[in-house]
Amino acid sequence: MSKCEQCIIRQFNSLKALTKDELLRISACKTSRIIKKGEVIFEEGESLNGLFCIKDGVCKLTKLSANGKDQIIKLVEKGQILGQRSLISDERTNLRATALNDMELCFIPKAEIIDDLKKNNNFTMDMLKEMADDLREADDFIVNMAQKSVRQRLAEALLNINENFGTNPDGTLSVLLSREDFASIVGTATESAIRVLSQFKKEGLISALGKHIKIEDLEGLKRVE
Amino acid sequence: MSKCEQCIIRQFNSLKALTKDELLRISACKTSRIIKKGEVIFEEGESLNGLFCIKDGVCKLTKLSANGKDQIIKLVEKGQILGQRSLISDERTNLRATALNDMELCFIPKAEIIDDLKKNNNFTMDMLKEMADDLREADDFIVNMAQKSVRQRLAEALLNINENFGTNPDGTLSVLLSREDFASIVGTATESAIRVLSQFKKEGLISALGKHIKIEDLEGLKRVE
DNA sequence: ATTAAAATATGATAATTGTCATGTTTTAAT
DNA sequence: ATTAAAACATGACAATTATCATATTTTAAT
Repeated sequence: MSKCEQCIIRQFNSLKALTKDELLRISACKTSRIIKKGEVIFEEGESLNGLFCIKDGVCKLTKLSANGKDQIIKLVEKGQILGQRSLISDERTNLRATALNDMELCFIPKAEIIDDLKKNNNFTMDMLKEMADDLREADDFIVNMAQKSVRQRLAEALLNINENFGTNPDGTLSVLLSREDFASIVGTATESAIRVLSQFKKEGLISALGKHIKIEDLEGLKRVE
Repeated sequence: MSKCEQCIIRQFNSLKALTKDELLRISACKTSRIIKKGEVIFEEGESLNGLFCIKDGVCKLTKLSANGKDQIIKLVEKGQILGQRSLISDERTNLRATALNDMELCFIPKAEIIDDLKKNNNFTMDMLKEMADDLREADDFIVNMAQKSVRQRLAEALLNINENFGTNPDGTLSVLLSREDFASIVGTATESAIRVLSQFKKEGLISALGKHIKIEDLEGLKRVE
């Protein structure tokens, strides 16, 4: 199995703060997992017993609401870590993680990470910083949800996906989402999401061939009211 | 000026993880501030240069949305800390803090706290835990905003305030909020918040004399659809 | 105590969004 | 290649929520 020390992925998350020795220990106890598109990585309410480091692929973090609909809280991609919150709070997960495409994950057992958190303050501080960033993002998300129309929220969702996950060579968004997923990001009915996307298409803001969506007028999308 | 070491407030937040020596140092450099009801403690986008520890009173954390309306993200009370997120990210604040009643605050300069974070891992871990909890709360908030009706959100807001901030001897909620504040918590128009509260009153779920609101039927409020 | 300003209340109406029905297209399994 | 299932699309209508207008009550300043 490959060594964490040589893994480029590590540079993009808190694990970069670990020392060589710590990385060697983690390499020795980590396990690797392949997850197929659509598969659930962990369920809401599950005990994780460790962290996942995403080596490849993208997944969605969702929470089931009382009315039975899933809400997408966040999309997480290659280089990022899953399960920090439950690890730190020592609680079951509050979200479900589902693969949006085929994924490769490394699993690091809880005991090792906790040990590092206690001994390596740089690591703890780095994780604290990441969590502080997540919290700011969550604040922004709350305001968007509370104060903007479905049309505005969907425009923002497209812009965010474009900004954070980039595009394929043909200009289409690299993350493929169903209309239901879009609805689940902006918190609306699937039909409403479909209607707004169709409208964006008519207005020339985007083009769409099935799930392959391309932003045609970035500035126009930003101006959506 | 009173000593942090003897301050009971400290028991309720991360500062409890500090050592006696650290507390003495903080006592020596902290300043105290009295804030009147309605006054702004800090603005969105301000540089804080430290932490506030709330000795008494309650404040709201709001974020201005693009449409010009304020969204209340969180209510924070006696015993809690303000400014952790911007301290840790070393960024300007993303929220404005406004006193909801007369408050007493202690201000601890950034340099002291950063020093403690670097040296005392228990303190860092404790702060990390608090932030992880905040993040879970934010996730729940997002789902509520995205998936529930104004009526449901307002019912939940009342239940949360009742649970987290308690009641006066006469049974009224101890935190006094204007109808506009309620609207700003659930993300709706002030008129809508007023209408729903009037409806709750008619249905006997609450009674209200101006801002003094009393939950009359807790179970009923929980059942609101 | 008086008075202006702010907060609360309610009606009327418009705009947004959800739900249900139904048809078409795409996808995936055999 | 065929076919069943899932995803996408759109119309019709209902429900929810926002906006505007206006009145009343409460609050705070003089």
